[in-house]
Amino acid sequence: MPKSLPVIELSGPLCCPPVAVGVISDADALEVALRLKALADPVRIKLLSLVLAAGLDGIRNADLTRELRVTDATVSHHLRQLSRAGLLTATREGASTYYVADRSALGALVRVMDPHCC
Amino acid sequence: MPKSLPVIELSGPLCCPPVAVGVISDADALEVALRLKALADPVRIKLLSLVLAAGLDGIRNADLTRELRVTDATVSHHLRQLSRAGLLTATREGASTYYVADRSALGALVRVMDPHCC
DNA sequence: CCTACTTCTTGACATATATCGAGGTAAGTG
DNA sequence: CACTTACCTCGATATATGTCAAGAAGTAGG
Repeated sequence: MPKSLPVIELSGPLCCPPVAVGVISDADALEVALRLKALADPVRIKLLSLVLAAGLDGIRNADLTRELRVTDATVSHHLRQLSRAGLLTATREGASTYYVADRSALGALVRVMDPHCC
Repeated sequence: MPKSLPVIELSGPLCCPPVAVGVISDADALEVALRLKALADPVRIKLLSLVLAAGLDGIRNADLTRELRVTDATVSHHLRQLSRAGLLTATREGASTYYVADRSALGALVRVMDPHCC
């Protein structure tokens, strides 16, 4: 893979025409791909599902670690991927960090990929 | 990454409850993640977009290669990923292979990830 | 048969990444 | 202050993957 992917700010909202409407630009393809990559891991899918289920109260690293067969360091790593993609928001409260899912960010990504959008 | 992902048949239809409805099972998380992985690459997003735009007539490797800055071998590699995930169907006609997007497969994947599904 | 075209395969290579253990920092508790 | 809990960071390691060059294999047209 001699061609390395550029680092791009993803925490902002995704906004580009759906793939089914016309041929996507290279820049938009990259933005979409990076966000999908943040989601394309079984542990992260499970994490997102757990965070979604926790609702607006949020959920902590330790609680998530208890549900999975990985260490807290690994959970922290995955939570950072999801946060950097704008799919989660993290708010520190005392010793704990509470993670809440950003449904609108996930919704925007889903809409771009929807083949029946129009 | 000591824990390697198992190889799973993905060409069949994806069918599992949306992530927003409840906590997803480990097996379903794996299925979803593998399909997202097949999509999580800028070249593949662009390819899917081009194949979608080509409609039911399909489009050939050579035509796709002309639109991208990669070799035909790389395009072939990516087309196989997409096909193995059930997102494309390939039909050989003489010397050429025509690729057509499977909108229902893409739609099923999108529905599972939709945070506003219900 | 010879040539051209299309696709796919293989092997090599560099990069990316998922995971863990160890340890550090900060907050809360007795 | 000591102890615990929660989270993160760092370094190491094994695996995964995107890319290309080279070439094989199939098809078509003289």
